[in-house]
Amino acid sequence: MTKITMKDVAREAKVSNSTVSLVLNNAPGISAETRERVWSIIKDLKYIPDAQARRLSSGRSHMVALVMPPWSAAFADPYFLELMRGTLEAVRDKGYQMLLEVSDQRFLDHKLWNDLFAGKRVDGLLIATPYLDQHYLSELVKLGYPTILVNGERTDLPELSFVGYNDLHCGEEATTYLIRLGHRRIAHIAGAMNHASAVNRLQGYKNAMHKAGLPFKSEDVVMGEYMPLEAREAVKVLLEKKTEDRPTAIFCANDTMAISAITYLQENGYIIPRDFSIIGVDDTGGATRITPALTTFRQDIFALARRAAELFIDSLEMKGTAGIIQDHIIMQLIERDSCAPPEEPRSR
Amino acid sequence: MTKITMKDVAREAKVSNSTVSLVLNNAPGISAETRERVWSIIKDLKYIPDAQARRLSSGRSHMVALVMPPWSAAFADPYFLELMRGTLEAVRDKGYQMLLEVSDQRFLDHKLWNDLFAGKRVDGLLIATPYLDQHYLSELVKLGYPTILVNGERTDLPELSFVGYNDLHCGEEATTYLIRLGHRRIAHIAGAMNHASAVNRLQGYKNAMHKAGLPFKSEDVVMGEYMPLEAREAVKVLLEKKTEDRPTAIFCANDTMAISAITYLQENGYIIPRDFSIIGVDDTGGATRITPALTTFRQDIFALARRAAELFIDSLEMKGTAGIIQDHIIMQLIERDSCAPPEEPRSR
DNA sequence: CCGTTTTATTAAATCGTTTTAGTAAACCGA
DNA sequence: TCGGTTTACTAAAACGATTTAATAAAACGG
Repeated sequence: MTKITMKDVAREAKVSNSTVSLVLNNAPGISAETRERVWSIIKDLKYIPDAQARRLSSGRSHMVALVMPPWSAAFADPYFLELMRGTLEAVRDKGYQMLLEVSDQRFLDHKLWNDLFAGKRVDGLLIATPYLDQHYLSELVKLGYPTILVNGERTDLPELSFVGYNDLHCGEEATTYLIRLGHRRIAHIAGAMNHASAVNRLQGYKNAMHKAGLPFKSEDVVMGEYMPLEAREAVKVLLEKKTEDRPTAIFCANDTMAISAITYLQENGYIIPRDFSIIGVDDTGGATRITPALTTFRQDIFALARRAAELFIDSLEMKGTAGIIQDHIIMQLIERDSCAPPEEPRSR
Repeated sequence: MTKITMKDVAREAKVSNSTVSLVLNNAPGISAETRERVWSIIKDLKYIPDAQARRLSSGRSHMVALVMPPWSAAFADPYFLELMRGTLEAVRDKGYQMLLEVSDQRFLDHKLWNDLFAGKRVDGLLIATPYLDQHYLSELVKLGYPTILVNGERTDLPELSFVGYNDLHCGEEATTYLIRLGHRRIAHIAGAMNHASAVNRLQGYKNAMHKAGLPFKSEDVVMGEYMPLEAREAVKVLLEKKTEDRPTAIFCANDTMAISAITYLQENGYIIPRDFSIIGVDDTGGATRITPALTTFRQDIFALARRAAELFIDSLEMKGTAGIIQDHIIMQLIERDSCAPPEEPRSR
C-alpha cells in the first residue's frame, strides 16, 4: 500500500508531471480532452496531492492561525466558541485550514509569530485576543505579516486590518428608534471614552439627533464608564432636573449600564417603560433576565468572525494588492419591552 | 530582505548543509566545538527552519487535528473550550501544532480524514466529538490513521485509543465514602446501561460493597437512565420499603438524577442529609445551586484533554510501536453538604 | 504554401530540508 | 607499525509538488 504520487497519475495518463499539475490547478493551456482524462485517472487512483510538497514549491501554506486569548481565568466564554466557529467555517469554505494559537506569555515573549511566518507555517494571523499590546501588533504590521483583528478596532494602528461592530450606526439607530417612538428629549449614558466604541456610539447619538432636527444638549450626555455604579450616578444626575425638563428616554451605551439604570429607576418608584424608555447595547444574558426585558442590540460574533476570515483570505489570495481591511458589522436591534412611546402629559 | 536558509548558515559556519541539519536536530556525531559554532551562527542570522521543507523531507508534519463537534445548536459549552485548552497546551509543549476540524456533514461525507492523512497534513487525529458513528471510527482504525478519543470509551472498538474518566474508580470511591461515613445500607440509582460509564459506576459500587464486607442486594440498585424523571421513580421505589429496611444513603450515577432525587425527597418532607445522604457524579453547574449543595465528583476535562494529547503525541513519536492508548483519569471527590453520617436510631 | 502566431505539452530546475552512503582523519590495541 | 574501528563531517539523492523555459504541432493570414 504505497503512496500514490503525481508521477503515478502522469504515467497512467500518459502525460507529463507538469500536465497533471496544471490540470490539478485548473490552469489554462490544457485541452479539454486531456483535462478530462487526467481527472478521471486522479479519481481512479484516488490520488490526493501531498500538501507539504505543494506548500514547499508554491511558497504558500494555505493555512491561517487563530490567536486566542490565554483563557483559563476569565474566558469560559461561549463568545469565543462562536468566534472560532465563525472563522473556521469561512476558512474551510475557502479551502484553507486553521491552526490554533494562544497569546500567552510564551507566545508573546518568544515572538512566536516569527516561527509561524518565517517558518512558512501560516499565510496569515487572525487575532481574537482583545486589547493585545500595541507594541506587538505594530511589530506584525511593520514586518508585513498579514494580520487581522477579529472584533477590535485600533485607532492607534491605522494600517492594521480589522472587522469590528459598527458602533456609529448602532448609536444612530438606537437614538432614531427612540425618536420614532415619539421621544424628543433623549439622554445618553456614555461608555468609557478611551474605548473607540464609546466614542462612536456617542457620535451616532449626536448624528441621529441632528438628522431629526432635535437640539443636542450636552447636559443630556452623562459619562457612565460602561460600569453599573457609574450608571446609577448618571441616572441620579438626570433625575435632579425639573420634571418637565427631564428626558423621557435613555440610550445606554451597554446593557450593564442599562440594567443598572432600570434597577435604580425602579427602586425609586418609576415604572419602565411608562416613565422612561431604556435601550442598551450588547444583548448579554442579563437583558432577558430583567423585567421588563431590555430592548438592545445584538452582536453577532459568529457573523463577524466569518466575515473577518472571508475578507482576510480573499486579501491573501490577491497577494499583489496589500489591501487593508477595515470593515464594520452592523448590530441588530432586538425589540423587547423596555421602550414605549412617551406619556403625555407626564405623571408623577 | 531575502529569506535565510540552511545554506546561508552552512556557508557562514563553513560547514556543509548536512552538518547544520544535524546540529539543528541534536543528532549525534558532531563535535561540541562545531555544534556551538553553528548554533551561534543560527542565532546571529536569526535563521528559522522552513517548516514545509522540513515536513516534506521528514515525512512527518508535527501537526495534529482536533475534531470538534459541529456545534451551533447544542454546543455553547465551556466544556469544549476547556477541552481545547487542554489539548492545545499539551500539543504546544510537545512542539506540535494543532489545527481545528469539525465533524460536520462535509467532513463525514467526504471523508476528509483522507485528505488530512494522505495529504500529509497531520500526523494524527484527536477526536472530541462524542458518539461519533462507529462506522467512521472503525474506518480510521482500519486505515491505520492514528486516532484518539478525547473523553470517550468504545467497547465496540477495542483497537481504538482513548482517554476517559475512571468510572469504576469513581463508583467505588463514592460508595466507600458513604461507607466510611457510617452507612451500611446504600442504594444506587444507576445510569443508562447502554453507556459504558453507567455499567462501570455500578460495578464500582458493587466492588466497594464487597470490599467492605457488606451484602449486595439487587433490590437496592434501581435503574435511572441518567434522567430526572426516572430518578424520581427510582426514589419512589426505595421509599416503598419499611422504614427500618430502607437505605440511608443513595449513590446517584450523575448529578441530574441526584438533584432530582433530593428535590423529590424534600417535597416529601425528608431532610437532606439528615434522613438520606446523596452523592452524585459530574459536578455540573446545578450541584451548587441546590440546597444542600451536592457532594459529587468533578470531571476535570482540561486535565483529561491534556493527558490525552500528551500520550497521543508520545505514541506518534515512537512510530515503531503502534501502541494503543487506553487510559483513565480519576475524578475528584468534591465534598459539599449532601452527605452526613446516618442518624441512629432513625426518626420519622 | 510559407512564415508567424497560438496552443498543447513537456523537460528540467526549483523549493529547503532530511537522510543515506560515503570519506578522510583520528584513535586504538597488539 | 598496521589493520580495524570510531569520530566528524560531507556530497548527493531523496521528498513531491510548482513553475519556467523550451519545443513540437496546429492554426492562421496573406
